[in-house]
Amino acid sequence: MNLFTDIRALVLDSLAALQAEGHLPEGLSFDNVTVEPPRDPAHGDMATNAAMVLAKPAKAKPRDIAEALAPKLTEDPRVTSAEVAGPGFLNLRLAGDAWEGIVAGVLRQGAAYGRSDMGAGQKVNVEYVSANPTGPLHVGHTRGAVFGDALAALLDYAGHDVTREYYINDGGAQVDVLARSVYLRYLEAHGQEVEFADGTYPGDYLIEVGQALKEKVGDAYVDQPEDVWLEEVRDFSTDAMMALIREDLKMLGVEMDVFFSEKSLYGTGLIEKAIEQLRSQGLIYRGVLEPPKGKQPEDWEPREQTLFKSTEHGDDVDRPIMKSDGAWTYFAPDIAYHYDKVSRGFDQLIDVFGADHGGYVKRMKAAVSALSNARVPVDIKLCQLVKLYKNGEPFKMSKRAGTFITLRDVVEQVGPDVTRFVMLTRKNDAPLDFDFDKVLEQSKDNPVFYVQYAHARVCSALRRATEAGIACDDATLAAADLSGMTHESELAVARKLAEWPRLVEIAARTHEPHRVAFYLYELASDLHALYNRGNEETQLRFVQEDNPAVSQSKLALARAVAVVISAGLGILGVKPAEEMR
RNA sequence: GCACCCGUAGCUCAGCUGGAUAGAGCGCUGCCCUCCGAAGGCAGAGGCCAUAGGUUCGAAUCCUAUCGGGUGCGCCA
Repeated sequence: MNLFTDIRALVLDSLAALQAEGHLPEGLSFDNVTVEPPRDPAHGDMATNAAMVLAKPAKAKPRDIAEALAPKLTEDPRVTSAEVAGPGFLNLRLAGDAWEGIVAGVLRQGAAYGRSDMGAGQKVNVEYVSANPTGPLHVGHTRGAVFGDALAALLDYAGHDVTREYYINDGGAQVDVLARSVYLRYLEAHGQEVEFADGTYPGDYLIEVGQALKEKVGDAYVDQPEDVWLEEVRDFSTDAMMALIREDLKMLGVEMDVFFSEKSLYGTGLIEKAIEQLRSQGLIYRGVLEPPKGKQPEDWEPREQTLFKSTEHGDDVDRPIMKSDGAWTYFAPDIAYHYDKVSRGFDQLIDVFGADHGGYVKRMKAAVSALSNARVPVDIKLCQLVKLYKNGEPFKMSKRAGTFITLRDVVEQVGPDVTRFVMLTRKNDAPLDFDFDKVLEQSKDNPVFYVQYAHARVCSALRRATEAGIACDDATLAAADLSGMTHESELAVARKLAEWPRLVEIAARTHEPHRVAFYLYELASDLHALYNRGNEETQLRFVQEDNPAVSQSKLALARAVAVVISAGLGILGVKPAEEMR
């Protein structure tokens, strides 16, 4: 149910009628015709730009088209007036029962109100977090985790078939470093004095892994050369780290559908197969890269290497896929991994990376473009840094000083709901300030609280109504007589509710879940305004104990707000509050 | 040097496939609790949408250039 698409359909029908009557030429494209909420409510309920976008192709004046279109639209009982305004806008006013229908529809459909079928038949893969399995998740990962998870939920809500996926980087040199670090902790567990040289991970979180290794293998690896233990310690350690990471994700409420191991690509011919696919298109060659201008690495010397001709698919320079020792670069397994995703039949890929991987975007897009013959689009969303604050003071992180903030630290201090909501109150490509004190503050400048408060207020009103003996289950409220819903504050809320399905589609199309968070704030604001209006104009109050019928009609609107807030928070992965404490 | 992201109120930020008089919170000024939860609400002040061109009936939005900030740039992932 989407009032905007309904009315847009009406506009298109009316335009077609004008064509049939010869008022408009045939063969016009209506793609750019929109129906949207006007900026100023005084302009009406909806506005269409039809006359303006069609003026040029139809070789007519916008106002003439608008004046021909207006009477067609008012023939429909839903449209009470259509006025030409400004340069050629057509402002529409809708019959009051349009809003009544929205409220009743929300109550009947519950969380399903706002669901869209725009993604029907679309298989989408969302890859996020994908942190190296070398330690616990930190705040930066947290943002990517929340963003990816909300985006996945949003796309699901918009009708896509979504797979949530984590790529485990367990095939590179960093897991050897992990293994050596765990080995040191293992020796320590056997009572040896050890020293953590540069290029090892000194974190305390490996102590128990070293001890666990000791329990598993006893002293079998003590004073043994690396080639005896490296492989097994590596597997043991990455398994332990992934178990840790899964726990972290669980605390945040993130659940993946697929964990894909980089290591599984080695020795199975998958990398070779992907590269062969590129080679067959003439995109693999031996060559020498130019040094980057202006940067001047000290030890630069021209070197022949195996390159992927990514410039054929929009990259700036070709990229090496093999090191001089014959091993693959990190890029090669990534190519194979994305080839695998393409092979699994996804219609669309989304990668969520940290902003420090910005330089990686073009080559990845080039690879997917080549591997899928440009069939599968890949959108790479970069999440900017999170700046931590405590009491307004910047909070510096240092691994050495032990002030390193992990996902676990954040969730334990402020809870998963606050963490998730706050992480989504900023666009993904804008830096985010996270103040441990402010996010827990109970005031209107804390959007988490503000939205939760609106929901709790409605719950509170429903509780009071129930105590007063007024029936207020959803079925009863959906059947309430809403003809008294005429106050501007009430209509503002109803109009905002009508925007929800439209907002879902915009947010899903642009891959921007933060829009949901901002919408919920606005909806909450409209509800608070209406509620306070009831202080002076008592006929607007949600609960009027001497008048059950009126109470039910007021509660219907309030409850509809709670339903949409609940659905929106559901997308963000936040639990709505029944009461504030 | 090149690529990508960003530049909107004093501060932190929204702004729909280009739409009407550019919005919100904080801060500032003044109001509203014998009144459904004041943890709220109402009203006011505050803007050259970085700058200069261009496209268009129409530009914060698209294009080009410049300035300013961030990120990255061959055998690390």
